[in-house]
Order: sequence, then C-alpha cells, then structure tokens
Amino acid sequence: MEKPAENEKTKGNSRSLNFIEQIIEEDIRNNKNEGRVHTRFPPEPNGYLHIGHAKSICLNFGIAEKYNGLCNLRFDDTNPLTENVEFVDSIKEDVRWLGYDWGDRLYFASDYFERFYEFAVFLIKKGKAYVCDLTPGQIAEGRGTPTRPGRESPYRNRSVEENLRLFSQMREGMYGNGEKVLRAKIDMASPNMHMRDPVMYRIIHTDHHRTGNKWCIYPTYDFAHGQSDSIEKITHSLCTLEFEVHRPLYDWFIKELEIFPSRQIEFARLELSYTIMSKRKLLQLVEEGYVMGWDDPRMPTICGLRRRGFTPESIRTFSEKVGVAKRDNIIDVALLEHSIREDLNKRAPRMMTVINPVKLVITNYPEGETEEVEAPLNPEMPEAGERKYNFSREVYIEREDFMEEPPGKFFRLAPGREVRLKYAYIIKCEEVVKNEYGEITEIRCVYDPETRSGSSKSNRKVKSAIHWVSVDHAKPVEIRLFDRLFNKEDPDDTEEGKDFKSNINPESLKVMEGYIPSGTGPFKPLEKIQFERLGYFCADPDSTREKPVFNRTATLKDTWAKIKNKG
RNA sequence: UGACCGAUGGUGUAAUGGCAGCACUACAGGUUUUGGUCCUGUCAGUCCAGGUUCGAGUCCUGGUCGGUCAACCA
Repeated sequence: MEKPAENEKTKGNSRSLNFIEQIIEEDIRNNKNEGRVHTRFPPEPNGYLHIGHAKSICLNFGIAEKYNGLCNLRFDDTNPLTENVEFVDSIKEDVRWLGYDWGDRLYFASDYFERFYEFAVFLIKKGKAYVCDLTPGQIAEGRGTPTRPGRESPYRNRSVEENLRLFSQMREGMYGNGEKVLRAKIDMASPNMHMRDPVMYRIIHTDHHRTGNKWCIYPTYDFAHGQSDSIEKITHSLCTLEFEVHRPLYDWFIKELEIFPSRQIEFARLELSYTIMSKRKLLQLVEEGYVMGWDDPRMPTICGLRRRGFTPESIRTFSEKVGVAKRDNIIDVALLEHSIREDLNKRAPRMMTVINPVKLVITNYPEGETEEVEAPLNPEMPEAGERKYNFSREVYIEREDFMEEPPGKFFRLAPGREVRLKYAYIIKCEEVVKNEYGEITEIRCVYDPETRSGSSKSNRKVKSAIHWVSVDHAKPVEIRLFDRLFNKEDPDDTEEGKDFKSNINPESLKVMEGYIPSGTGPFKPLEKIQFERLGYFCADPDSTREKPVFNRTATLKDTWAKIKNKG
C-alpha cells in the first residue's frame, strides 16, 4: 500500500503534515473507507466568498488532490430565506478561478430533500423524533442554559402514529410558519446544548431557489449537513471550530439513521490583521457605501482580491503558508502581500510609469530629437525579451525622486547631483524652476551623452537610477492606489460606543493621474504589470481604450520609505 | 461560573518522549541600472506549579489565560 508519509520524507522536500493530514494518513494505513479520501466544500449561497473561504477551498480540494481523492462542491441551501442563485453563480466562479475542478460533482443539499424527509420519518418510527408545538420562545426557554439543564417538551411523548400524521401535515402545508417543528428526541439534560432535542425541520412558506414551492418544511443545518456528507460518502468532513460542539449531534444522526459514517474534523478559521471577515460587516461596508461593491479591490472577498490583481496561485500558496491547526489565529496581512509579490515578481512584465509627475528638461539634449532605448521586460526572465522606450529632451519623473534639500540617506536626484535615467543617460541637476506658490514645476538638468545604457562608457556608478516617461510619448492614465481598509490591526478594537467603521482608513483609496509610455497597451482586464520601482498593478475592468485605469495590487518593498519615516 | 476546545519568538506553523526547526515580519551586511529581486547574518519562543522519566514543548495532576456553545442561521 502507498505510504504518503514515507514518500514525502524520502523525496526530501517534505513539509511536515498538519493534523488533518495525519488523521487521513492514519486512516489510509488502517484501510479505513478502503483507503478512499473524499472531501467537500459546502458553502451556503447567501453571500460572496472571501479569503477565509479560500483557505477552506484550498484545504478541501488540496487534500483530495494530494491523496488521489475527490472533492465535491456542495451548496448547503437549506434556508430559502437568505439564499439565491446569484450567490451560487458567484461562488462557482470563484472556486473555478482559484483553479479547482469539482468535475461532475456539483451537488445541492436541496437535491436531497426527499431523502432527508425519509430519514426523518425513519427516526419518528424509531421513536427518536417528535413533532413539537412549542413556540420558538418556549423552545429556547425550555432548552435551559449552558449551566442549567433543560426541560422536556410536553409534546415529547406523542405516539409514533400521531407524529407521523403531524409531520406529514407539516409537509402538506396545514400549518403556518413556526407553528410546529420536528425535533430529535435526545437528552434535555445533556451538557451539550445541541443535544437538547434539536430542531430537525421547521416550517417556512417560502419558495426555494431550486425546489420552488415544492416544500414548505426545510431541514436545519444539523439535519442536513451530516446527512449530505453521508449520502455523498464523504470520508473527511472538514469544517471550522465553531462546529465542534455540533459533532456529537452529527455522529448521533448518522448512528441512529444507520448510514455511512462520515467523520467531521474541525480546524481554526482564517483571520487576517487589518481586515474583517464577517459576512454581516462586509455587507455593511457595501450597503453603506464605504466601498464600491463586493469586488472593491480593498475587500477581502475573492472577487475583490481578483480585481485587486491577486493571482489564484498567490492565494493558493498563501493558504499553504498559513497552515492548519486548531488554535485561533490572526495572520499578518504582510504574509498575503508577500505571497502576491513573490508570484508577480516572477511573472509580471516591467514598465516605467510615472504616477506623480514633475517635468524634467535636459537642456543640452537636442530639441525635437527622439531616440529609442531598450529595457528588459523582466529581469527575472531574460528570455521574455525587451521593451523599447522613446527618450527625448523632456521627461516626467516621479516627484518623490527629487528633493531640493535631501537628507543624508536620500540618494536620488537633488541640485548638483547625478542620477541615471533608467536605461538611458546619467543626468545632473542644475536648476529648479518654481511657481508663485513655491511649488517645483520643472527640473533642469544636463546629460552626459557618453553614458547611454549599454555603451562602453556606461559603467560609471551613480547612486541611483530613476524611472521616467518621455513627455512627448506619454499617455495619461488613471491610477488607483489602494491601502489597507482599516487602520487598526484588529478593526473591532474600538473606543466605547463606536464600531468597526470608526477604524476605517480614510486614505485607503487615492486616485492619481499618471503617465504610461504611449504605444503600450491595450491592456487586457486584470492584466498584471510591474510599474518599475513603484509596485505591482493590474488593469481595472473600468479601463477604456482612451483612458486605461490601473489598480495597485501591492507596492514593492520599500526600504527608503522606512528610512524616511524614521526621520 | 457548566461542557467542550486550545496555549511554542512580534505573527503563523513544525518537532508524535531524544539537538526547539521553517516561513513572514523586524534589524544588519553583500550583489544590483528597480532603495525591488537574490544571497548572508542577527534579534527573538515552549503560559504557570507540581509529578512520571535517564531524558518532557510532548505524558499525568492542578491552576491561569483565550475561544466556542443558550436561532425554527450556517
């Protein structure tokens, strides 16, 4: 038999196993489920997927892949009040975009409603379930508290015949919403609240996005999830920690129903610093206009990250790096940023772009002349070829690349100083022109014609090389600079009487008017590119042919910013 | 003041009774026509108290701290 643990080790590139993989490998060793591994990703179609879901998706599909198993996509659609097809579609799109394939195994809990009904009848006949007429308030009250046992319902000992009749009438629509429920008969004194006769079915006279008006009774999570797992012969049902207390009930239903025993294993959900993950709060940001929509590039949603310029690969490696364990954790958002930089550094072509321009004139360069210079498309990938730039007498440079009175550690352009205009010539600043407000409007320099990049005398060292775009060959673009949405590592850490929105970063979006070299593009939506020395960007779908729009995905690591901020 | 779960550098995550390792961050240096990348190095950790053992991050007991559970949500 295959022994993945040993293979991993002998390959020499082994990553130690997380606790779920350890369980799975032991199950395989014991030939449990004939060595089969089958997982599932079970979203409820009532919202958009976020980076926390991505961890679960990568875990479930990743494990199936690793152990030559299968992973189903199953919608947990048991509550018609909150679910709809739009969410089903967006979720499918996001999972597919992440690079996972559920083959022909797209399932819906609602596909099993008839089976669930039969399961319920089976339990009633077994004397393990009963119809209860108590109101929601009475049920809650009768359940007790975590420290006080509950009280048995007066309807608990109805006869099997009566329960069968009543349950059938529930299905036929003879009762209104909330009038009756079907409950499991377990133990009202259990220390586990979920075992105190939990509700299995409730009456909801609402059409379902898939079953229409066929049903007016719907199973609860507890009476649907484990049963779905079992029907699909899921071997390892991975979910987050808050479901740990549901596990005894999950197991109880499987045992009493005498069906395939899937095993539930819980892991800690992903939390990210400077970010919120709650569906409710994300909805609030959208509805109250703090962001432009669910796919706003500042949102931690999959569609937001996609529009921000993240790649599926970067999210997958991120999910790998965060690990899987049972303790609560808050991942440093810097790890997410690292993951996208690592990926884009290897694959994103480079281009010089100026986002905060100031004009620079080379006084000894002939007017009206243009020459072409060449630069590697990507120094990490020499085979990718070159990009050509037009160079002329006037260029835009980045305002931050010039300082009139530079501190010691600043080694870019300043009066009397030399720098290289990247891939072109070394220039020297001779004069600064200002307007009536004292703002710099023009920097005047001379260039050394012998220092053209690539020429024999070009190896003279200067302290830095700055990027530029020729004024006569510049195309204006909109550039959206995104920063983290919240100022606080924990956005829920607020002053008395305030909520998480008080921690919103007012500078999370800055819109700039910059220049790219004319003749570049058109850019495909979401096309990735590194603006040299500035960061990774992608073309926003808002782009038009006349006016491209770029989103900043991430800055480059910026040691100068650190020095500057230290003063 | 119940049941269950958890606790290893700043943040994550390994070590399965035998040298506390890896990644991110931070810091320092080297290379560099991106203050990027890459390379080298540095700081930094087993919640506490007992016990078992030749040997404990790991096992046992007790505590401390954190989380979860009282929807007809999932």
